[in-house]
Amino acid sequence: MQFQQLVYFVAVAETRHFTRAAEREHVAQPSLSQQIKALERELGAELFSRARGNIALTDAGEALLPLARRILADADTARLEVQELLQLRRGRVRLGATPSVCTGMLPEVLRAFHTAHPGIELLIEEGGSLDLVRELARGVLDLALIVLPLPPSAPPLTTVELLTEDLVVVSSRELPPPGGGGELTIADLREEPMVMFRHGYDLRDLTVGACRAAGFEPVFTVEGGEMDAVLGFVRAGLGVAVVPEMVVAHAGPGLRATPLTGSPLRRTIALAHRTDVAPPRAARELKRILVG
Amino acid sequence: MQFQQLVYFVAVAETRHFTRAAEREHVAQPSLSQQIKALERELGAELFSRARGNIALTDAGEALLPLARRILADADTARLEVQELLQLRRGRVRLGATPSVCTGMLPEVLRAFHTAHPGIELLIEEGGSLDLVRELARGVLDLALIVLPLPPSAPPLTTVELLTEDLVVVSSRELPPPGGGGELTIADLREEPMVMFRHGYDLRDLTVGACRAAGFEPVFTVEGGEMDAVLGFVRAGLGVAVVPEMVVAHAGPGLRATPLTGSPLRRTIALAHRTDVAPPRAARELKRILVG
DNA sequence: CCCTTCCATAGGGGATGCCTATCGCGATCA
DNA sequence: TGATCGCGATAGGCATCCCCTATGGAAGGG
Repeated sequence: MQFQQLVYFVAVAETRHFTRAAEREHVAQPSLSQQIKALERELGAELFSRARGNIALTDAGEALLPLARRILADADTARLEVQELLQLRRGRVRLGATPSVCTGMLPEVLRAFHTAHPGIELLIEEGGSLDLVRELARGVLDLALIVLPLPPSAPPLTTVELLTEDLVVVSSRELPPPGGGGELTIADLREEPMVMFRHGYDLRDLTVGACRAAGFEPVFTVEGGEMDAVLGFVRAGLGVAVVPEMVVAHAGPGLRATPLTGSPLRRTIALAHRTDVAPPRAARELKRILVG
Repeated sequence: MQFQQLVYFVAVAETRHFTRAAEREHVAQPSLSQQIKALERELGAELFSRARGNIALTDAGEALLPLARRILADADTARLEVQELLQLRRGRVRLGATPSVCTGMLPEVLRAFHTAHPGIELLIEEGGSLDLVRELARGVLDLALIVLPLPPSAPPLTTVELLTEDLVVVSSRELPPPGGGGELTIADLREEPMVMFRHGYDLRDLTVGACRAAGFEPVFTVEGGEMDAVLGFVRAGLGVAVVPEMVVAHAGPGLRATPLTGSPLRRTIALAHRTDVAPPRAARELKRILVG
């Protein structure tokens, strides 16, 4: 059974005429006759009763017609759906991002993407960089905005560096600035009780690692919150925190950002996806917007 | 798009493995690879992400898979349905028959046919021979048991003579036999008031024609009924009627059948179908049982 | 570092689809 | 009744396609 044969069969069934069906399908009449005959041979039954001037479906033809129509319609649908995916009229991107990116650069980028491709569904997964890498590997995410460097346990990922953020110490404007108002180094944080993110945030590992490298263990007054909660605790004067500079700009009043001098803390945000599977078309387009 | 390509596509999607899919489809691996590639070329999109040891569907592949499955299932269904028609496991016969045949030979034949092919729907159209011929021509009936000879207006029909019935004069046992108990000829009916069928019954034309040939116009006490009604009127003594011998045997008590001597009236029952269109398989089978 | 696994590519041979030309058969009409 | 027309079937040639075997090439595993 061939698609072409079904097309010809439906054409003859609808025109009740071999010659006119051949014209409609832009094919020579003998070709069409042959294909109908081949189909009849394969099915083992005549499909048309060829009475002179009155081509009619046999019962086998009647049985085949609705199925043939549905098969051809499904084939058209398949072609159409794939085209819509290609043309980004439909589709889905599952994007992971760290909280700071979500509140920082992402809204504007997603707005631009959605305007360009309103048919594409955008699913954002907010989480710590390590979680996101794991979810990329599991195939739950198409793309993720993660923090470099990748952990050693990371699967083969293709990464593109997007930006490097300086980390600053954020504190409440209600309290005196940390370090007494002068320059601030990591070592100065030894004296400052801190508000710390939950496990999974790369900022936690980064900060704790920097403190230990400076020779002390940081002291937490509160720990375990997400980004917004941590900033709220800082604003309430529970302690200081180390966050990306970009976050403070969006965090509203009541907070003070103090840069770190000496060996500045920074982190690099990169766009990552699995190396072994090409991301879907829509994800590639989002990557193009993010990187370009 | 080819059925074969969809088969291969589904096989790869299910095995996640080109080589094993090729084995499953009993085809060389390069052939399968080529067909998948051809399908991808036609659709303009990759269907699989060919990561080493981890073949996965792309989004285009995901979109295609359910449609491909349905298309292949429909194709199987089409083949199956046609086979069931061929094997008489399903189907329909629209059979026309005159009332006398319906009450006479038909029940036994239909019982045998239904036992042999319980999946075949039997639609019986009871009517006068002329009506049946018209309905054959219109394609409303597949087969009909009609009375020969065919009228001149008949379309091209293929007929097979089944049996020749003698016509008898039926009368009420409550009354003296027509013709005074001796032999009975058509001419004797000149004195007998008759009960006559409605127009359309070939028996009407046959009887009236015979009377006229004998030189008189028959007199009707009642006219217009179907077979059962006519027999009822005769039983009630309203007159005599000319009916097939076979009918009297099934008509119950109270009736007397008197054969016609001299030039006996008879009629020939034949099975007819259109010459220009082959009857459906199930109808041909019923014909085989009727004729054989 | 070699070997295995697995998909892609190359090239040849048989099958298949489409073409033009022609036949056969009813129907129509003079 | 014979010529013509309409329409589907058949015949034969040509291009294409599909499948085959052989081989390439890249990614893991021992």
